[in-house]
Amino acid sequence: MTDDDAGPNRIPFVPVTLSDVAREARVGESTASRVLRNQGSFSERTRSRVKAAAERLGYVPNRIAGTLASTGSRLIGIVVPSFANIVFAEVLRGANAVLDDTDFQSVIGVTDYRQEQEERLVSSLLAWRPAGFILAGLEHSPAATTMLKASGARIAELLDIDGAGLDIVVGFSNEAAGRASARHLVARGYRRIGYVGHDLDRDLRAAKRFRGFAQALAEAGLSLHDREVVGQPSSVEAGKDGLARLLDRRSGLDAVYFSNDDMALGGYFLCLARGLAVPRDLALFGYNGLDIARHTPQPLTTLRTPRLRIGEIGARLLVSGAPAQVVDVGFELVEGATA
Amino acid sequence: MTDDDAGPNRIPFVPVTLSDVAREARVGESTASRVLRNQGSFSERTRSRVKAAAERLGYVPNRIAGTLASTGSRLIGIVVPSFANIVFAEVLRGANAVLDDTDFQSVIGVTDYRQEQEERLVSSLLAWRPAGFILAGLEHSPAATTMLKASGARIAELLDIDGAGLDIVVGFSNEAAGRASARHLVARGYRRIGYVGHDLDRDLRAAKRFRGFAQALAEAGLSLHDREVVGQPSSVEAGKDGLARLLDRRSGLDAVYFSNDDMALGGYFLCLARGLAVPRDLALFGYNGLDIARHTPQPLTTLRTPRLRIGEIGARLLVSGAPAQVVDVGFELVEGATA
DNA sequence: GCACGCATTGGCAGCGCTGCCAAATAGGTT
DNA sequence: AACCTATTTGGCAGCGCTGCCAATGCGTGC
Repeated sequence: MTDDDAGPNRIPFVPVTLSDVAREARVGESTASRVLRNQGSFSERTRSRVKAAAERLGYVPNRIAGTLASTGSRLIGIVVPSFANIVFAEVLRGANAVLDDTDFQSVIGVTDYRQEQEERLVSSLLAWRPAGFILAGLEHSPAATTMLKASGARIAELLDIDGAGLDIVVGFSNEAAGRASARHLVARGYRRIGYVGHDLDRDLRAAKRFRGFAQALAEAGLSLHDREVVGQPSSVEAGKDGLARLLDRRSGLDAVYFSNDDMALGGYFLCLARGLAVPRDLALFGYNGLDIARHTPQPLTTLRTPRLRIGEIGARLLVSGAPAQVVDVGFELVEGATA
Repeated sequence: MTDDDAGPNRIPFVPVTLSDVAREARVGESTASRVLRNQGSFSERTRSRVKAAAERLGYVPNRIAGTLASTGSRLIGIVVPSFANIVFAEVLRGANAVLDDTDFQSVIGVTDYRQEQEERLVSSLLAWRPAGFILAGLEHSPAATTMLKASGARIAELLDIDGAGLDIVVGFSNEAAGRASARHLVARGYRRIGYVGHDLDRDLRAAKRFRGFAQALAEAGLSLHDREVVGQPSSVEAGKDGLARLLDRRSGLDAVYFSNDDMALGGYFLCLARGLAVPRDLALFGYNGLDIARHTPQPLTTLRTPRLRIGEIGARLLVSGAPAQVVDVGFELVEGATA
């Protein structure tokens, strides 16, 4: 009388196999297979019989078996640092849009910005024998690099081109992005420039931007007035607190460069709360064109990167068997009202 | 002399199989298999030899073959409307955190809030014979429902409990969330209340919140003063524009309920830009505890839901083989400074 | 010394599908 | 009618692994 012990009531699952379909359609297995994959030749009469039989039985092809039997898989392993960061969300969206139009499927893993986690993910995704990998950035652990190279899978590394790639690389120069930001501030006449950043050990691309930024300042004969780096992931709160500490410590700042728009937004809110006029009292410069930052009372001055396109291009090159290459998609400086 | 015609130079990929490992370790295949899965019994001597052989050869078990040979797969199909929405990103993060500690792997699909896309995804994920599915909400197309039921997979539907679930349901009542929001505004003395919402045909949970909101107003003897529903996905811009239209059309509003925090933030920025004092001139109420909205000069009054926990609980129940059940995780009204 | 139980091991038949090849059929041609 | 080619079809061996079962070895108790 007890039937509530393990899961809901459900009809015992009886899988329908290709041979069931073949029998139902009164054809051989391989014929049924050819029809269902629409490959090779078969008569119209056969086609309709097999299709009808498959329909009638509710046949769902088993990709596991299919992949095992054929040589290459139709899986793409995707490894990103985070879902929450809009950058990766959009890259994923772009990649997915492309993969949706093919018969590739993506298997996704999230590293939380930890390289050892990336390594774990690569090795466990490898167990599915993916045809390709999509990764963020160019920096991977030696073990991960070795595994990737040995896997025979194609690899697309996205969002950064400052360094050596393994195969396909799609992105832009983070160092150049940092330099462009510094040059903008300098051209606008700012001289006492600070930096508020996050966790540069983890976010290596942010570190590259900072390097480029500092370098361009030096080229202009300036140096960073002060910096405040919080040891946590980027967030609005971290930006707010970081700027607060910077302002409390150092006077005379006329502009601040933030490691990204989340941080910059926090800074902007702090200015609003403290009654500082932006950009007269303090100019703010962000990075990455966060949607929200375009609609604040004063749109944020920032640098926008074509994240969606990066995902699209990466995925397309990967599945189309294009040769190894580096694609620089560039970036765009957005002149808002804050710098 | 041409070797740059198809992808990077790479050693021809020679996969290492279990039988290679077995031969190298001078044991039988099944013994090697038992050691590598740490299952069944074997001597310490055998263990170390097999491990060493696997290590030496760089063996990566083939999950495709393993899954085919054993009965059940270790895959979980996850289908969410969007990556960009922080809600789903956090649910995913929670689910992934749990799955990472098991040997389940997730295969993710994104519907873009389109039910027909959900159906396509369910059917193509089914080809991987997943052990479980994680879905957003309770509303699915009839075909998708049929497929899911017939698949034999466990199913977790997240983020909503207003309706009938298929198996495991983890979330909260969106209608109750709407009611709680209305009661708060009424208790605070607001009487001329408006609504600014997005694409309710697509976002069915937002529609449920609106229903609950309107219902609670009615119970208090009030009715909605006016509403503005934009026919697009939620965004800061949509909230800003929506509120602008509402204000330009209707005077005397004292509070506005937004379909979520993105929208509300847009509304807040509009008030800042127009010099409206919040909440004196206009009170604002959001939904979903967007991180950013806690750090605006005035924190947004909103309703927070435990998204991470929802993902965690859903995944945990799914993989632990728990019986079908509904888990109400509730929500929390966050009294900010805007209502 | 022999039977018994337990731990350990290897052989082998599939899992459901695809790829290869040979067989069967169809459609002309002389 | 015999012959040839092109199309269509079915049989069957794997893909790499797991699950089952039988075989082996070893320590115990009588």
